[in-house]
Amino acid sequence: MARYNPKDVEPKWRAAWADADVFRVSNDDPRPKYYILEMFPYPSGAIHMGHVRNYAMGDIVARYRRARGHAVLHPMGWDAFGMPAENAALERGVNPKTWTYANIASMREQLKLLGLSIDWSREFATCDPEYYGQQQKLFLRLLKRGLVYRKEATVNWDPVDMTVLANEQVENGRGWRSGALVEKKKLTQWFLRITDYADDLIEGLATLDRWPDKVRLMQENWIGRSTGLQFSFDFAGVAPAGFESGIEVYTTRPDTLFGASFVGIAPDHPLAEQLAANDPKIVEFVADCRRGGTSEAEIEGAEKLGLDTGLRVTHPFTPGQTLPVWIANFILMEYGTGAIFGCPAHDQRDLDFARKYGLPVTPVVLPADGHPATFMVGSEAYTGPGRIFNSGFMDGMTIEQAKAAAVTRIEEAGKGKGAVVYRLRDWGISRQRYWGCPIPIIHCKTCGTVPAPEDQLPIALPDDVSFDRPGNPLLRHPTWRFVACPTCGGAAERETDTLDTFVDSSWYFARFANPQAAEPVDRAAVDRWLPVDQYIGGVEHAVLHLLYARFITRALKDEGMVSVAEPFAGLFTQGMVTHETYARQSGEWVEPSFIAFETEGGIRRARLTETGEALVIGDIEKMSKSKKNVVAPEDIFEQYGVDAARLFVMSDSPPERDVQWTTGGVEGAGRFVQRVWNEFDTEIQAPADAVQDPRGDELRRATHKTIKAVTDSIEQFRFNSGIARLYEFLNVLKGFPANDGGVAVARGEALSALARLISPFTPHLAEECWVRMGGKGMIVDAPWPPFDPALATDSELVLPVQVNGRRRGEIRVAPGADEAEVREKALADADVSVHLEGLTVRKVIVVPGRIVNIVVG
RNA sequence: GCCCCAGUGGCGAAAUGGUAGACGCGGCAGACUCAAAAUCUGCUUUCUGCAAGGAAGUGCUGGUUCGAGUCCGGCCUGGGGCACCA
Repeated sequence: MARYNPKDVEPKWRAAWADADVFRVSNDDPRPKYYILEMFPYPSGAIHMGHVRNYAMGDIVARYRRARGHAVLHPMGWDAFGMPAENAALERGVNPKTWTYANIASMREQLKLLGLSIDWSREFATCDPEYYGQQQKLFLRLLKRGLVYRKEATVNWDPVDMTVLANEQVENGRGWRSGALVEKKKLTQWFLRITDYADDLIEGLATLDRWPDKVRLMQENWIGRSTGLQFSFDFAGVAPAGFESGIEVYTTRPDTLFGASFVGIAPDHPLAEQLAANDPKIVEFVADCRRGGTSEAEIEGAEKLGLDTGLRVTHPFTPGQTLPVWIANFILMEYGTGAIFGCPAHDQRDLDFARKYGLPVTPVVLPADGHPATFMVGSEAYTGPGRIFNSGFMDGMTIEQAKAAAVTRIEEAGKGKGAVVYRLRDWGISRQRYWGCPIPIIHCKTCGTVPAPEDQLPIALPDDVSFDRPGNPLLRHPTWRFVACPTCGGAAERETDTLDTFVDSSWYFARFANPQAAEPVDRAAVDRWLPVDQYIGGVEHAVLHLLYARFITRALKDEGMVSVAEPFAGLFTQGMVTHETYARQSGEWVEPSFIAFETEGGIRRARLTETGEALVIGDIEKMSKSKKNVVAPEDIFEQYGVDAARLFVMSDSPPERDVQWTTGGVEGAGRFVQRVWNEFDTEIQAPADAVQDPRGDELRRATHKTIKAVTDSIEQFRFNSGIARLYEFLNVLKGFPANDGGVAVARGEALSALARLISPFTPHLAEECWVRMGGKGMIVDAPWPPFDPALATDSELVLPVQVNGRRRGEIRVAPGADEAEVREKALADADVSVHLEGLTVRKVIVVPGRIVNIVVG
């Protein structure tokens, strides 16, 4: 029996698919469309096991949909702008463009090894001028729509990458890419009005029924909609210049207004800044506040700091009462109005502050559970439900009633109104970097900021740049910056900031519909393909890419460029590939390929192959170069074949969960490949004159059950279960050997089904098996096997029989047996009746096709 | 602190409220072999029993149900998200 050799077979089929161009899909294809997309990769230069899992998952779906008769759009591209290219330039002196395209070339070859059913004719990179030129056009359209604006703002500055970051790109006070502590800096920046779409983005979440709840929840929390009251406190006495209308505050608890004991403003509030001009104490205090870091630990332990400005405001409901105005370090200028009223009894931060500075604490919500009206707050603010008291006209109301009453009263007095506030901020898109899409704007001393004319696009990046100094080389370029103003013709300068790379990935899925279009998106093509039916990627983009893409798609819709508001109808977030870690006694990490394993008395040990030094087997963690717990996909392909690697990363865990890479596991997948192949061995044949016998029926039932189960598994993204069914089926098949003429026909059907069922998972193997069994054409063009529901059940059911919920015996019945018959059989069963002796049968529950439970007492 | 998710054999895991542990890994035993590798066959939750069988068992603890890994309440542990957001 010949062995299956993936090293010969796999390249052969990849070449055959490419030669026949089977995965190219036309926009005119009349079949129902299916758009499957995996998040496109950053071209780092090498693929890793995470890519293998991500793209194998998409490929399973793509190949399955093809077989089901869909016109499948399954494209690939490169998210090619970004910092690493500039870092390479800095460290190795290579040009970012050269570096990036070289990486793309090598990664393309590696990805092609995976045998993915991708339409490579649609490939593009976001750093192609043809792509970013269209993006510049798109930017200008959004500018015209009023969705782009420029303002000076306090921004997150990453001192290592020397650029600005959006709020979404700051994690625990650190840059998402560099890990550097983010600083606050005032800069003039370009912004996109994502907040205009805040409500719409929340409402849209409800329509995304094929998105994980987790991601929808994360987006909802990120947008952070809250309803409350925005109003002004009037100054008691003379108001500071410019603040004649008082201090504007925002609150979600207008019901606690009678418990207010101070008004607080942020250290960078305009009023604080104005007061500081004449008061060195305030200058010093504000500086103190800034000193506190932004890291998690520092915020956690930060003490409440405050300074009384000496100013007083009047309470809106009790005119005689005044409240002091404090500057407080825990108030954020970025949220609401940058000013609050403090109600210490019902807000923990206000309480901590009040206790420290001796401000009054007046409870106004009486807990519902029978507290006396003398209820007082100690060191813990009361935030639970109850009735309002100590509150004049609101006394006796519920919290909800009081909120409404307070809002009405303030609105009637013309002091403010009910307001909705979001945690979401506008998206800062300026980056002080070279390797990104140039912002198509020209700054003219006479005309101000002027959009670049469309016919001058693309505004291409210059290639002749130097990275001998930190900072943005576009700023230092001798000629690139200097242009004539498109309006007045005078001397002007280009904007040297480039767009955040998340802009690049916010519309690429629409470009795939027609990557050659003269407009950013080809409306007809996009209407043909969007929305993406199934999107697959990592959960780390839950509030980054996935929120931005939803926003941009809405903006494009309003601009009349696309028809859909939601770009991704279905989303699947896949788990990571993990691996054990190994370290020397010294703590130095060791690569798995240098290690020999042994098992002694059930304990696994690891040693350095070369020296025999004992190693420590550490935690199972995400594969990463820093921990050296990586296996190179190419080495695995070489050793076990691509199909085995694909099969293993899909088989061992549910796709949304992490999978642990193990050598044993991939060996098992390799064995499966070999065993499948053996079943298709043409050298072992049944004699031609063999006579059919009824055992074939049993095999046919197993075949149809397997088709049903595997189909369901793929539809429901339960690839691990589907693969388990295939293993099981193979075990069944071994009971009906090839040289047994009595089952030859049923076996032929079984093999035909098996080859097609494995084709999404192990496509090369499937093709080779298809040839061996004499299949017509290539299996990629073969239809998905249908199943006969009548055959997808057992010919005889084995029903367990319980007595009082304990399994006591089993009976055999025909699938459609009526209840009376089942009941009778169950009661008559010898194993069961032993347990019924001397007891009264009170009830017999028959669950058809499932179980019988006899209740006795 | 708030919100969300998950806890099942030695390990990865499977189970529309209906036989818990499918399938794979590992382990043990056997076949083949001079031997090893590869391959094949069987066993492999725990306790008890010669066996047939019996009992216990899905983090802990109550409950709903004829029946709970699955549903509900409380707790414990682990993971993720947000976090001085008014």
